[in-house]
Formats: sequence, C-alpha cells, structure tokens
Amino acid sequence: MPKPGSRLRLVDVAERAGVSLATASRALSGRDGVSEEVADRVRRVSQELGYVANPYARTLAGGASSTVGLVVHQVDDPYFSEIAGGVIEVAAEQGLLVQICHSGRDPHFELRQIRHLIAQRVGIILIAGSGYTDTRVEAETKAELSAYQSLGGRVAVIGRHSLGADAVLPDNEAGGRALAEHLLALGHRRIAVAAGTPGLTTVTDRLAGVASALRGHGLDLAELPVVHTDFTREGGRVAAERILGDHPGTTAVIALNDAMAMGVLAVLRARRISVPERVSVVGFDDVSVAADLAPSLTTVRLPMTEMGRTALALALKPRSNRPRRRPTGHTLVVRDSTGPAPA
Amino acid sequence: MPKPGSRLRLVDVAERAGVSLATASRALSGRDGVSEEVADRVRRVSQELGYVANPYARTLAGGASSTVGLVVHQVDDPYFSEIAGGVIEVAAEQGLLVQICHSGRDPHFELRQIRHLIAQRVGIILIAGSGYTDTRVEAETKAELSAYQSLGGRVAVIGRHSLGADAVLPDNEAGGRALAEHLLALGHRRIAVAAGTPGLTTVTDRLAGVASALRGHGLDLAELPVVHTDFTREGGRVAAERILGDHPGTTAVIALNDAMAMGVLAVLRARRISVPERVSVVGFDDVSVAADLAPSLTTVRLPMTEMGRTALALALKPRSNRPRRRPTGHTLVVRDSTGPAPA
DNA sequence: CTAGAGTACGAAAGCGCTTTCGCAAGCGCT
DNA sequence: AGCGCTTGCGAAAGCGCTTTCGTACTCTAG
Repeated sequence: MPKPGSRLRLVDVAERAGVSLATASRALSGRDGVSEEVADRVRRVSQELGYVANPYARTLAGGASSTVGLVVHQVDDPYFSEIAGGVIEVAAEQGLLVQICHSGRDPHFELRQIRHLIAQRVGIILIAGSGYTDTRVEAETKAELSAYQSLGGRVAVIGRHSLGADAVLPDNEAGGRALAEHLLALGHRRIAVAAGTPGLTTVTDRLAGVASALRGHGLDLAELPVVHTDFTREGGRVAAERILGDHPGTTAVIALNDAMAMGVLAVLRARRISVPERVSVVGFDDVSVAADLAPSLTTVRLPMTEMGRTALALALKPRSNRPRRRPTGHTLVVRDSTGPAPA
Repeated sequence: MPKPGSRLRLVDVAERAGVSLATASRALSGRDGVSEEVADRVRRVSQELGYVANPYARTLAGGASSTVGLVVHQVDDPYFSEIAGGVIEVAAEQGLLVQICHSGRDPHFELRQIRHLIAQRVGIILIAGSGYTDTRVEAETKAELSAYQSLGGRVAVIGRHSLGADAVLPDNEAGGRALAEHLLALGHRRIAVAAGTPGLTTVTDRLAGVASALRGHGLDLAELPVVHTDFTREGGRVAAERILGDHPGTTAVIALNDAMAMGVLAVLRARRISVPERVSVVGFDDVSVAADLAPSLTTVRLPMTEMGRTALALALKPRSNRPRRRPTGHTLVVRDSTGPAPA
C-alpha cells in the first residue's frame, strides 16, 4: 500500500491553482458554485499534475462509490466472460472498478456474495445469469436487494426477471421455440433435450419454448426424452450418453446452452455418429467458439457483450420507480450441425 | 451509494462489546496488544451483529488496500479468462476485490492502465500476458512499477520476465520446441508458422523454441514461411490464407496460440483440406475448448487457472529483495489435429 | 444610498477506520 | 518501598475527500 504523503492530493492541486480545497473539489466533480474561469484553471492544473482522486477517500466522504460488483454463475464460462467484457468496457469509460464474483450456480452462495458486496458498500450490483425456481431463496435475495436499493444502491440483472430490478432480458422462450421450429422444419420428430442445471428459470423458459413449438406440430414434450444434468460441457456429455443409450432412434438433440452442446458433440464424435447426417445438434447463446466447433454449431445468438454494456448503462441511469426492462434480440444462426432428418 | 448512518460501524461493535474503538479495531484486524479474552468477545459480538468493515475507510486510514488490479491483454479471450478465474478464486478466499483491466495488447495503453491502477491506490497489481519487445515502453513500465513497489505496492506478472517483479513463467521456448519436435517426429518437413502479434516476447520465445528443434533436424526456420499476424482467431485465419496461398505444399502449421489455431482450422475446413491427413495443426496454451474443436487440437498445455492462483499467492507473500520466479510446467497434449506427414 | 437577493468562494466538520501516544495496572527486581 | 518493565487499553490524531455553513462581494430594486 503506497505510503501517505507520497502521492498527489487534492490540496496540492488546489494550492497550485490558488484556490481552496473546497473549490478544487467542486471544480473537479462538476458541482456548481464555481466560476467557469476558476473551474477551468483547476481542471488544467489537475491535468498537468496528473492528479487522480483517491477513490477510497472520495467514497468515504459520501461521493458515489466507484465500484460495480458483477455476480456471475461461472467466471470462466465464455457466456459470462463475454458479458463481463461488455461491462468492463463501459466501466472503463466511466472510470469505474469492476469486481467480479462467482456464484457457481448455487442460489445460497449467490446470496452470500450479494450480501458481501452490499457490506463492502459497492455502489452498483449487476447480476448475470438465470434466476432460480426455488422461490424461497429468490425472495430472500430480492428482499436484500430492495433494501440495498432503498438505501441508494443500484441494481441491474441480466437474463432474470424475478428480482424486481432493472433487467436486460433475452427471450428464452422464443429462442427455444425458434430452435425447435428449425428442427421440425427439417423433418425431425425424434427430438431429445439435454436440459441444464435443474432449478434455473432459464431451463424452464427455454423448455417452454420448445414445448410450444412441438405442440404446434402435434407433439408432446412430455413424451420425449428430456435429461436434466448441468449447464456445462460435462453436463452435456452425461446427457448425451443417457439419451443415446435409452433412445437410440433420436435424430436431433436440443442442448439448452452451447457448453452442453459441446459435450453432446464430443459424445457423438467419440461414438462416430455423424452430425448432422445421423443426428442434428443445436445449442443456445452463440458463444464465440460455437462457429469453430466441428461441425459448426447451429444455435440462437444472444448479444452477450451488448447485454453487459446495456446492463451497466441501465444501472447508471437515474432510477425511475418501476423496474425497467430491456428485451434483447436473438437470432437463429443456422450452421453445419443441423440437417434434414434421416429417412 | 448506501446512506451514512444506515450501516453498522465499528463503534457500534465496540460499544456492544464494552471496549473502545481502538481496541475493537485491534481485535478484529489481529493486531496484538489485546488480551485473548477481550479479542474473543469483540470477534463474537462482531459476528453476531454481522459486522463487515467499510473497506474505503479501512484503506483510507492506512490499512492494506483490499483490491487487486489484474491487467490482461484481452478480457474475453479464454486464455485470460481462465487466468482470471484462478486469481478470483484466491482473491475470494482472502476477501479481496479484483479489478480487471483490458490492455488490448497495446503497450502504451497497458502502461496507462497500470498508471491508473496505481493512482487508484490498489494494493496489488497483477499483469498477465506477454511482454513487449519494444524495450523503451517496457522500461518505462518497469520504472513505474518499481516506484510503486518501493512505495509498498505489490506486483506479480504472468508469462513475462522483463518487469523486475515476481513472476509466474511458463517455458515458452521449451513448449515451442516440444511442438516442433512432435511434428518432426511425425515426418513433417514442410512446416509453416502462424505467428502472433508482432512485438510480443511470447512470439519470439516460442519461435526460438521451434527454431532450435528444427536446427536439431538440419532445418532452418529462416527458410520456412513464418507469417506474423495477430494472436486472435482472425489472425489465425489471415495467416492460414497466406500460408496456403504462398506455400501449397505445407504439411503442418504451428499456430503460436490456440486462438490462432482455431482460425487456421477454420480456413482448412472451409477449403476442405482434411486435418490431419493433409495438414497437421498445432496450437499453444490448451484453452478449455481445444479439446472440443474438430479435430481436437494438439497443443501445449499451460495450467492457466493455477498460474492465476500462483501469481496472486506470490504477490501476497512478503516480498524478498530479489524477484522470485515460479516456473510452470507444460505438457504436450497430442490430440487429433496432428498425424504423420503425407507421402 | 441602503436593503435584500444572489453569487463565488473558504473554513471546518465529518465519513469510518487504523495507529500513535500516553496512562494505569501488574510484574519481578534490588 | 521504590524502580523500571511489560502489558492492556483508551483518547485522539489523522487518511483525503465531499459538503454544509458562513462570509465577502456584487447586483438590482426601492
């Protein structure tokens, strides 16, 4: 920790500009009550000297806290690191720090992380990733966040609608529907689903979309194999093994995110089942590597980086009383992992 | 920003425990000069009340700053996000914040980021990613960091030996050699290199390893195509196009990182050149998706997550006078993207 | 020419913590 | 009993900023 006295302080700038500490502070933080002329002089001096305010002192004195806490399900999952990229971009523009926390898709752990962030007095909390269907924990989390907001904290969530905060929301149901429609149009009927971590609303929403498309074609999701494992590559592997073992006639697998799709593809490759000739595979999210898998993955694209950017921008804007919702677009990206159902 | 007065302060804890503010502070931060009995009482009360110190006040008052700045070349590159994962893990254990900055592989921008972190008074700075061969900027960066360290700041670098700080160092040269040896053993002679961003020491080191292996087999790297583009997937694409255009007889491509290898594979796939039958491809790093590409990628594994962990652990340990170096192991991982040279 | 309002700035009071300093009590020693 | 030591604790001085409050000065109105 740099020793005191060693760094430029606001007094130094003030002195050099021939004004008081108070005036210098006002000038630099854009408060009014300072003549344009003086304000200009202070800013110039500060620039020349390379002054940067001590964020700890600033926050302690009651200024806005300059750190934003970002809670994600899994830091090294590309879905979340792309979101983080967007958040960091905006934060850098605004001179904000970003503190990233990992919740491991455990609602209790997530709540702990949020409580910790609040105790740390971060000014903004961003929560990325699916909500939980366990309404008890979810309600507790929501209560915690409400208290935080009523104290002036700012919150935005990404891909979650249950926390009573501003939200950036992809339409998971429509995405799921698009995926299923695509497969149905290709003539697939023996469709299986590799579903993600149980207890996540993303899973239920995407599944609902799939079910609705199926119904439109006279099929019932309840009669098709839906294997719940985990939203990871490993989860995809396990699901694929089970699907192929129990339902060898399957011609298409819907993985509810790209990580799982990668696991599914790995299993098919290992079993030398050709994709898409014998089995078609689709994912969800369009993480950047999806295009590089072989075969390249048909999936629903979510604009992750932009979602991160939007979420922070939303949290930064003065809050109205009602939570705002920013729907995000999604597009079906058809690549080489899907093809006509085999005869 | 939570309003003042709304949160538990240390005085509250002190009062409740029947001791002075000073004693409470000492008890909680483990300073001595407090009897075990009193310290215990304070800790218990603090626990009961759910007290969490205000990090801004703590830092301002001269305690250790609890944030670590992590500078990476590119936030959403899996190589760096895996390193970040390791750093965040250790940071969470220690109750530290992690602030991630993006340098975009530009040494000047990187220096600016570092200066900003220093001005922000972070207590620890971690720098991940290759050094720059431009010794001027590198020296300037080093000087800045030395000043910071002499003021008590802590620094550790990952994959870089030029900054006079504690370092976690993969052996890029040996890795490059292993890759080339592997291809040579398979009978390849017409080898091309898709080299990364010019001006990075990682590029020169890995190349040096390749050159040394080639020499051992009577070949000269200077006579083989080495295309310098950029350490990204797109860079790999461009390099591959050029290599295939100018040297159609090439039987093996060494990409100097996995991202580039992905670009190379994409081009080969587009041109329907089968891998590894006609052309073998190798990468470097073993990012987690390397195993899922098709064909899965032969590469040199670096333990990224562990490197991140080690770097922070190193920075946390009391500093000796000489910079410490932690070499990291690497292993050649042979997968399906390499095979015998075609006759 | 003075009263009242408005504007530009400085002095000083915190924000919540750590740390220095000083005092009081307890100890063994001469 | 008196001395110096050590030990355990409290009072108070900051850390570098923001903000409230007050003062001096200008300007318009009466």
